Amino acid sequence: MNKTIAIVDDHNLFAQSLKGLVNSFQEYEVLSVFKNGQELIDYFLANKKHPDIVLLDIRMPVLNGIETMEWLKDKYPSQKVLALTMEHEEEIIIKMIKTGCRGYLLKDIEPDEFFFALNCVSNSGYYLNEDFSEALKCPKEQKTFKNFSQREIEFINLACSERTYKQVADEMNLSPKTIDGYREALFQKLELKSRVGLVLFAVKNKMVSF
Amino acid sequence: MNKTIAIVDDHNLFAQSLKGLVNSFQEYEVLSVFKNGQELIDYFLANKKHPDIVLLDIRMPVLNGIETMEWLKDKYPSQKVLALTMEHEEEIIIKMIKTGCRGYLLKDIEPDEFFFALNCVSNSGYYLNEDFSEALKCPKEQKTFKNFSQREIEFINLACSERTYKQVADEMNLSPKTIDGYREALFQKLELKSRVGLVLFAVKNKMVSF
DNA sequence: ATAAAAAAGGGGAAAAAGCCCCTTGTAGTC
DNA sequence: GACTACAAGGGGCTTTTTCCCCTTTTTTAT
Repeated sequence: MNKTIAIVDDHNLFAQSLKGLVNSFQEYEVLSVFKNGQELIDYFLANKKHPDIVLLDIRMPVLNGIETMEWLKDKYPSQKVLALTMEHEEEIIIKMIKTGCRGYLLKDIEPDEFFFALNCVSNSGYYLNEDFSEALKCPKEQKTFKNFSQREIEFINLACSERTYKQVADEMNLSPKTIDGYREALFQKLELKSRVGLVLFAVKNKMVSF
Repeated sequence: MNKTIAIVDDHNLFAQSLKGLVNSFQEYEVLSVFKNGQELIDYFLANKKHPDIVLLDIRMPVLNGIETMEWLKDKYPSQKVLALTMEHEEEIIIKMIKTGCRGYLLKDIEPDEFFFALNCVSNSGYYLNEDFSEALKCPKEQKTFKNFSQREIEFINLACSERTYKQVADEMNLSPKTIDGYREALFQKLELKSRVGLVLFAVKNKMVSF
């Protein structure tokens, strides 16, 4: 079965030549070519079949690459996306990678390298070339631990399970109403809207183990 | 011209079998096998011809992987190095990558994946597999060992957010009742008791990104 | 010692989640 | 044509969660 690719790029000449290039290579097939991010979104909403890989130009009118990427990440987090750029734009590229795209390509890439990148993304999930290593050199992992009390941490851990609050209360030897108090306090402190939000927070901050 | 590889590993059995594997594959050739980092350094100092790729075991006596890596980076910054580990050791792996190695491999890797990694490093310079995405906080590959339909996957992703089912239904252009159907089906299939359970399942199975 | 703040408990109501059993339409298969 | 699988939608109900505003008790800091 062929892998399919969507191209999002407002430079029609480039997009079309890329399409020709891809279609001359039997393993891949261009599913669609879009002029901007909005067109891609419309397509995703209207069609069930989505491309294996999206080639996404970063600089575009209407809906730029980052915005499009954010939408895709929200709605289809597993969608594989390769960013396309004209030149090195380090900060944007880092942002794209952090938003979840699987690599980026310069538009003057050699065909060989281009197909190699497709294979990388398709197989291992990521294609990161040397320039990106620069981005890796800046460590910015910092745990912004809000100061939770011991009791709160216990509560969070128990809330990250298939327990009702009543059961959590029992385990902590507290009244359900007290648990409700913990919940409210945490929701406010962390700007949460629901218990799912609390679980996601705990996961993101590695407060729970799996 | 063949690409050459040096293997640095104190587990002789593994190093020798790797050597056999590599030499059976015509494109690559094993230049040397070393028992520890010091031996590699001695070789580099004594010989002009250096391998294209160094496979470097992280846990070693005398001079471990990180120390060896630091030396290589200092003296031969362009040397391509792939780290080898027995298990996932996230922090060390990140450190290796930051020190400049081009990726890492688990020792129980499949031969296909192994050669793919060699090609990645040889061509684009980097091979980064799924586990490394942890460090980048990028979305993970979906492991669909349970066969979920496309629609179910969408539902799961949307359910892993602070959305009510009503909002999920809106996003998917479905009636809340249909969503209720998805929920029930999944709960039964996965033996879940609550939405939190579903979120935890998705997290454990890396179906959602953070 | 005393004031402040954190922890614990509560009433009552609305919203959301969860449950069981049911119908319709569509697509594929035999 | 009959059979199966499945996606979509629904009625009616219970339980759980969420919210807002409140009191009492215990700790902590000045």
